[in-house]
Amino acid sequence: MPLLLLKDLPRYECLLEVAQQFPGLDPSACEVFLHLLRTGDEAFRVTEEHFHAKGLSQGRFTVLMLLYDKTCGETHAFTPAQLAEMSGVTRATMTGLIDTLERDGMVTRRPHPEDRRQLSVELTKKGIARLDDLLPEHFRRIASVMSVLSETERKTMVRLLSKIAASASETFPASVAGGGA
Amino acid sequence: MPLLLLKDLPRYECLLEVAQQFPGLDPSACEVFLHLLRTGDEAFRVTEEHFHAKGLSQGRFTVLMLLYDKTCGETHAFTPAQLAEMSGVTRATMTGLIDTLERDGMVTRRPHPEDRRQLSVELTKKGIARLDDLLPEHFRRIASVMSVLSETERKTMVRLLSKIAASASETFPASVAGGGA
DNA sequence: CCAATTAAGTTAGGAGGCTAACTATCAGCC
DNA sequence: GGCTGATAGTTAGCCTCCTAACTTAATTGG
Repeated sequence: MPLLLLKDLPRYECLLEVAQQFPGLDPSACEVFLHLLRTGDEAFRVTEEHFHAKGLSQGRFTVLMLLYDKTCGETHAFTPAQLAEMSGVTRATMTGLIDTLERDGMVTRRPHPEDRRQLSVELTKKGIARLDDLLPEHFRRIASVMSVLSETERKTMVRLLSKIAASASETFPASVAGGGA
Repeated sequence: MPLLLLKDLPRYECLLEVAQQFPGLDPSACEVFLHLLRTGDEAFRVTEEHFHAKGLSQGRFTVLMLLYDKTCGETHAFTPAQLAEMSGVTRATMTGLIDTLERDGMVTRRPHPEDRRQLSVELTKKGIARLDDLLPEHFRRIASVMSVLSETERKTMVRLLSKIAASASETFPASVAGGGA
């Protein structure tokens, strides 16, 4: 659980109170912001706890999913740099993720036939089996958490979340890794 | 930036495709879920980058804010255990946060007069000054990111986010640290 | 009144992020 | 054909979070 958040969000009345001391404070904006962080953290926790129980983490899961292509019955092969780019982490971080995954037998590093600088990362049978074991419950959890929203509410959420994400990445572009959306 | 996420979210059509392989996969639920994680991460990044520029982190900022009470003109005093409980981190993590904050002169540890097991953590003048320096821009960033939403949209967001958070913490209660609504 | 339990805080060790620096390889260009 | 620069991957060091074990102090109960 990566985010550290106030367990009990500031009450709205409290925000209004503080707003008197800080002219720049927009109470309803802060309220949305805090709820967004808190709910994002809760959602993250729901899947992360499941990953952890299966010996994975969000990062390792993302790597496995990138290599996984159920529809083709095949597995993709990517270089560490490609995986890092698609995952949104640095190449150094990807080295660590692949180290752990390879140690646990989920993926293999194979040399690239033409460019000896590059490696090809591929899922092993064990990695595929781990995903097949994990995914049903993973999707069940997501469906369960979101079951409280109607289809209309889901559309609304996606629309508003997209507006916020676009606003954030345009107004405050990520310093290094791409924040394009 | 704690969360690792796909840089480019899976397209909705792609989700529909995969859904054929996984009967339990609810495409619109996954779509909301992915957008929620992604937008939460973007929002987190916007303030975290600012904290970092001011020599703080989300965790240390939360501690300072818990000790800060602008309206009273006073600072609160809490024990590390209270701060950990309010922040939603373990006592061990709080020890580390207070270590760093004390090293940087933002807070002080003082012995509790009656119970020698306990400590009292208080803001220093320097800590207050750091917050006074940081908060205007902090609130400006939040207001700026949320400026793309109308007041009606903000109310909608808070309502829907609350539903999701409640659903998550009820259906999948946090394993150790409290997940109370 | 002293042993056992509980509680507060710290320490030790692990995982996963990051940046910066390093090594090996490839590509370009006189 | 051998510099020069760019690219792929790794390594080293730092930070923040975690769990588990430990130390010290307070409480409880025979």
